[in-house]
Amino acid sequence: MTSKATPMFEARASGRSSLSTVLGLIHEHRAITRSEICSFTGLSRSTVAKLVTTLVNLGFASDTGAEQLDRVGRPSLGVDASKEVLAISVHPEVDYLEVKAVAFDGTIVHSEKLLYDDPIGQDQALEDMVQVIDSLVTQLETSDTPYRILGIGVIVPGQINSLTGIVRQAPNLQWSEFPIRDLLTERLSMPVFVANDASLGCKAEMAYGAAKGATDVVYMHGTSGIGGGVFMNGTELKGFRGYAAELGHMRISSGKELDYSGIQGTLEALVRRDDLEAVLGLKNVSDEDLEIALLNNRTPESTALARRQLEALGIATANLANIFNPEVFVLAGFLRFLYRFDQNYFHRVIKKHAIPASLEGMRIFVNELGANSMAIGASELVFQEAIADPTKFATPAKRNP
Amino acid sequence: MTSKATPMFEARASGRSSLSTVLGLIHEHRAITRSEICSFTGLSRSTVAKLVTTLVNLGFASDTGAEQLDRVGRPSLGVDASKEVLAISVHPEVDYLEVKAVAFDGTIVHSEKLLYDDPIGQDQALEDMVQVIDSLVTQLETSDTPYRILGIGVIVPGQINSLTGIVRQAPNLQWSEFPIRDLLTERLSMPVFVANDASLGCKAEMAYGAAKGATDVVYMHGTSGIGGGVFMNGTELKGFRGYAAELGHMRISSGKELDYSGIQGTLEALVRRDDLEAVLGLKNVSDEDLEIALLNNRTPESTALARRQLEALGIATANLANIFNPEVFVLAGFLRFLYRFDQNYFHRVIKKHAIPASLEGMRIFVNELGANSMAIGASELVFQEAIADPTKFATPAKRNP
DNA sequence: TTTAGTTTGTCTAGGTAGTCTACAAAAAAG
DNA sequence: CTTTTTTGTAGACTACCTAGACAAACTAAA
Repeated sequence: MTSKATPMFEARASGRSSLSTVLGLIHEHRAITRSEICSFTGLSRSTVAKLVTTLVNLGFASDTGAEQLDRVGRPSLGVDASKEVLAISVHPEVDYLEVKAVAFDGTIVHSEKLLYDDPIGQDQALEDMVQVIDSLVTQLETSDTPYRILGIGVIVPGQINSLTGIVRQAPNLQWSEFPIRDLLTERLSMPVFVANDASLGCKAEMAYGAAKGATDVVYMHGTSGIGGGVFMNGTELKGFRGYAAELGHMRISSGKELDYSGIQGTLEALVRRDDLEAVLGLKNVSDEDLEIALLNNRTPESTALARRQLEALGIATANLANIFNPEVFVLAGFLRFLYRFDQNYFHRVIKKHAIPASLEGMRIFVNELGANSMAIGASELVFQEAIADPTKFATPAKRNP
Repeated sequence: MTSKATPMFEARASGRSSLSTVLGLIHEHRAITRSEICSFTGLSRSTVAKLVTTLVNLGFASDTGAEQLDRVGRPSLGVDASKEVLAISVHPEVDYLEVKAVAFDGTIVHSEKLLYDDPIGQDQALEDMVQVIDSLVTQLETSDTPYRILGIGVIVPGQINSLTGIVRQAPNLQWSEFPIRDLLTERLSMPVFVANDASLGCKAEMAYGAAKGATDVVYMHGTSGIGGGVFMNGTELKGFRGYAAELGHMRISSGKELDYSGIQGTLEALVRRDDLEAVLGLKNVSDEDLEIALLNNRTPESTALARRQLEALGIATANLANIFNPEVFVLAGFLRFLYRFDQNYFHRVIKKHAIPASLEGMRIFVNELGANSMAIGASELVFQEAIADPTKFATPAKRNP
């Protein structure tokens, strides 16, 4: 314990710098006035002026003229989030690869989807990702708008070690021990960030969707399995290695049903999209079609099944309410319309199994953001990094002066 | 959204000031050298010198001479945490009221226990607390050592709203909707902080016990019920209203056993201290006696029961491992010797019910801190507040000059 | 014993990031 | 056209920290 070690933590300017705070506000609001920044941050007008000009110089924001009328006093100058600063989101799934480009002001600049007939392995997936991103990058960089790509956000439907960026296990994709972050960083020579799909969905819903403004959120996402994302006090629950929030594997029953990991009586074993499809005589239909079928063609069998699933989901939700005491609970994927099938019943189950105090003030929502939710979450992954240290992501030399 | 609102967050000096950081280090290490502070914080020697002298002037630390020899170079000056700065911990339970005084360097300066024959109500408990603390305060303030009491930390075995300081429900004590923080603050005219017992036990174990150095910790404490404390990424899991970490009420079985809240198949309903006492033919014995009896007088019945309880505890632990991916899992109270009864079996159950990734690197410990653990946690509650803003807790006018 | 090397304390100058004050500018209201 | 309100801007100032020079206190080797 002698001298000259690397400091355990940054003592000075610990937490965020003011530059970060202001850039974060601009990003969150997309458009904001200088005086609003003053009141939000408590910074003085002089400081805000200085910070905004440096952010404009760094290319993250643009100064707009004085807007908003009908109020006494000199109108405040506006600041807009840049439309030219981009993050690229990549979403590999069993039967497709989706790539989008999201601007710093939240607009989706580009979107493409590569469909697969047969599942491809992780090596082929890497090749495809590299190729699609590479061509997208050149396309964007040679366009009329002087786009600036800050990095890549990868949406992975599986467990990710947040420190190493290695995909530990992605059952759908049949990936395992796949060091995707480092491989992509090397091939693309660009900052790459990787996160779990449900965690990104939660992040997006908190930033711009159903859980906007909430700090304590539990999010559950039903696709084939059930993924979870949890944010407590505004920060993501990652755990020691980053595998936290595996909510689907919670055991809630003594039953012998197995989930895909071979564990008995878990939420994932009891609440299954396949079973819902089967009881309706469907197979491999889209969420939209399944929702319509479930909600409109109610049979005794489908009702019984949906109720059984809702009971399991309700018990899990009650457990999570006791464990996390969240402000908002978000249901996404097929859980969204399972909930809508009979939300009163769902609420009754929760009430039966949770401590009253845990439920006080807790609100349950379905996800609001649609198809772009995860892409927005992935872009946040990149943008938050830039916001944390704006000077590090300064504009490179302008091309074609 | 017009101007002059109170700022959403402090933009400047966001996070901790360096003064806090250094004071935190001194408190954590009890004794530390200036050069160690430099290497831990990354601050320059000049800055550390200034900060330490202000902390000494504020009365939180004392300068000691150069110590430690047998190393090359000029020996660094030592700094000791004050032995005169105190926090008082108060622990009301069914049959006793325990009050301790903990110094800033961790030593227990005073300890007393008031025993009750019959459970007293919340109003009488308040009176007793006020009286005991008042006389302790005058006793300490008239002693030879110039003690300085920073505040009171109350250990409550029940649910607490962390914002309002109201005890929502404390089933053992039969308290409910008891605004203990404000009542005590008013009567004692001193800062009062209130927290759940298990949360404080966890805090203490993380600071100085089994979970020292870990940032992601799940703690379970078995008394009559089962309480929980969770810290993720170094900060406490509080949830929206502060009721989070009610781990005992997690439903893990379809059985019909009821816990004391009338909920079926929960951990608390399946793992009961009463049942362990009963199977050994005991009643109302101390933890020490129960531990000896359980571990040394193994009968087929007690083994079967302990195994059943260990299975339930293991399933709950597996769930919590999947949910939190903790680094350290701490078992306290009677769970400590339930675990010791057959820890191999416990590990097997966990392995069966958790995802392998969640368990990687996870360590399971029993609590290390003994009878003083919660008092230390309660003192941390007070001290952390002082550490966050040392100037606010400056020495008042010295008495008897 | 002397000398060199190492590590720390202290002092001074300087930088950075913010504040505070004064004043000008731009709007609404009279 | 003046007053009131609110904002932008510029300059002086402050708190907090760093960097570098130098002295002090130790070990180790000559």
